[in-house]
Amino acid sequence: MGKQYTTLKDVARRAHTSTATVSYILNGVQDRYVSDELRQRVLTAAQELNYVKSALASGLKGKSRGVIAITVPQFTNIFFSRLVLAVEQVARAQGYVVTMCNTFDDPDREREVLESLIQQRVDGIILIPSERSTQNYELIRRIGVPTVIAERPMLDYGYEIYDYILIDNFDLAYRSTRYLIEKGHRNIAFLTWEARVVSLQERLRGYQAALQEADIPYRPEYVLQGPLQPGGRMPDDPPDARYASAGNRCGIWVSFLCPGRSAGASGTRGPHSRGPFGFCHW
Amino acid sequence: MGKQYTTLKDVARRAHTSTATVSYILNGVQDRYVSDELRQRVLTAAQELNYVKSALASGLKGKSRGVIAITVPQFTNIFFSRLVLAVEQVARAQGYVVTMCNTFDDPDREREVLESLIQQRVDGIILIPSERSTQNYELIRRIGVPTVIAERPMLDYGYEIYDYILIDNFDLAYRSTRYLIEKGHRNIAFLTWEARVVSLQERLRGYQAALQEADIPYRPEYVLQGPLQPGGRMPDDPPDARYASAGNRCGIWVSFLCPGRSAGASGTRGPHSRGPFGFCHW
DNA sequence: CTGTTAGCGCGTTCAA
DNA sequence: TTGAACGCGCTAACAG
Repeated sequence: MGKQYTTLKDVARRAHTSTATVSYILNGVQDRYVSDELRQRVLTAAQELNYVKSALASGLKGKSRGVIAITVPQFTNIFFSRLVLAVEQVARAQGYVVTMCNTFDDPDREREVLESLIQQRVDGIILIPSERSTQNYELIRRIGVPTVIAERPMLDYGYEIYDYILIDNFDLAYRSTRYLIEKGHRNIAFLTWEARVVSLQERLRGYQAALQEADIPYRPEYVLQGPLQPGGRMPDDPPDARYASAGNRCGIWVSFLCPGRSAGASGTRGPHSRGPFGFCHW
Repeated sequence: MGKQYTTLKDVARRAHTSTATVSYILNGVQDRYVSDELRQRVLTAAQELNYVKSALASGLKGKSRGVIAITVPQFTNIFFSRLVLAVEQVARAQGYVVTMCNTFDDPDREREVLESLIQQRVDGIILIPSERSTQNYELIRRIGVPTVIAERPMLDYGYEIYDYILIDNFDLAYRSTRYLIEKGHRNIAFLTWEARVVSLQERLRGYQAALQEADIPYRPEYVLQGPLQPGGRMPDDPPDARYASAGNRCGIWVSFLCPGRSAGASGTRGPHSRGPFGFCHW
């Protein structure tokens, strides 16, 4: 329909009082005494007119907008969905709304997104950088929007400049691999995804480090690049070996082979993990 | 950080002109002549000050906010992720930002979400109703925010009141089942999910209708409720039959059994389908 | 102590 | 080209 929104003034008029009083009442301002009768009149009027205060007008006066944005490189990747979900829950508990935007891992797209978010004057941005993005972050820095970089490092900046939340991918892969080695495995596969993703490279390094430390030779054939399908094979597999499907969302699955038996698999441990080695972090 | 945002006034001051002129220039208003020299001065000033116009202030004056909201009942369900992704792409192409909010299929949560969206004065809402939500939509109707109900019907309202985008679940399941029957199958499984979801009930009805029409008795044991795991079994399965994993996101997979062989599976056809029967609409 | 007036913030737009 | 009013909620300051 698009009727006009009811304004404070409308409510004041109907309650035969001033906008100031209405504002005080509706915002429950303390140390401001209003007669019960008037308060009631105002509340009723607001109700009847379906008054909903505009966050726009509030925001103008330097008040927080109550909006946090998060930019995501891959919308339909469940890893990011979960991350966003977690963000949204915390934000909502604090009274914030979350806007999320997909950047498609495309720096140009990302810049567009950031610009529109700044136009919207969001209170803060949680930014999961697209791969190989570079100067986009100059923008947010010049403007000064509070921003946290999450999940992926930014290649061209030192860690001093921005606030980060990252996982130590190297260490996790290292420890995961070590765990398997300590269990007595020596044929350890590394299931991965696109090589250009920095966090995956880190994990590969961790994997290699653990192997080297145990004097297990690094065998490139054991590094399998996704998207992995069910039925994919490891080099020495017995014909009936079978892997869990990682779909197109495999990151690190440090798999171990027991020759002659089916393969098991285990992921890395991380903040989104469900118990040790039970989670695939892709 | 949080330096103040640069305002129109700042730009005007630096360019030694008025805010009006700056506004006109920056918005590229036609039929308004400005000397090239002044225009250049303004553009430069805006650049130097990192001016980004506030959508808030623009919005106050009745201008569109450039924000569309979509409420989603399940954030991490890839079906909805894809839907949101599609919405986001179209919206962005039109210059809109998309805000998405998770309602957790919880009517109370949904109401909170809707209220905050209205506060934010979003231009429009795409609403995927939570299951069993009822009076929440009175709100948006009273207020008059342009709204489209998507993907799920609202139980307590006739279709006349709101604008809908729905899939004909009955027909799709009916046709899918028929297709399998015409291929000569008679043992047709129906893999489904929570029974209270209306669209799944509709699909079950379509499935039953097709069976009945072909004089195939309806066998409740063939209706499998998810979450389905790989290795789940159909009643008459040979021991080596194997199903595709539907994870926790199975809706309708009309599976067919070829006794003595592994089972195949096919989904329903819908707007998000990738070709006939190639898509699982859960 | 209770309620009102008035002006701010910022981009838009009419009138001059 | 520009001054100034406007839209809407907030709030300091003032009046009753």
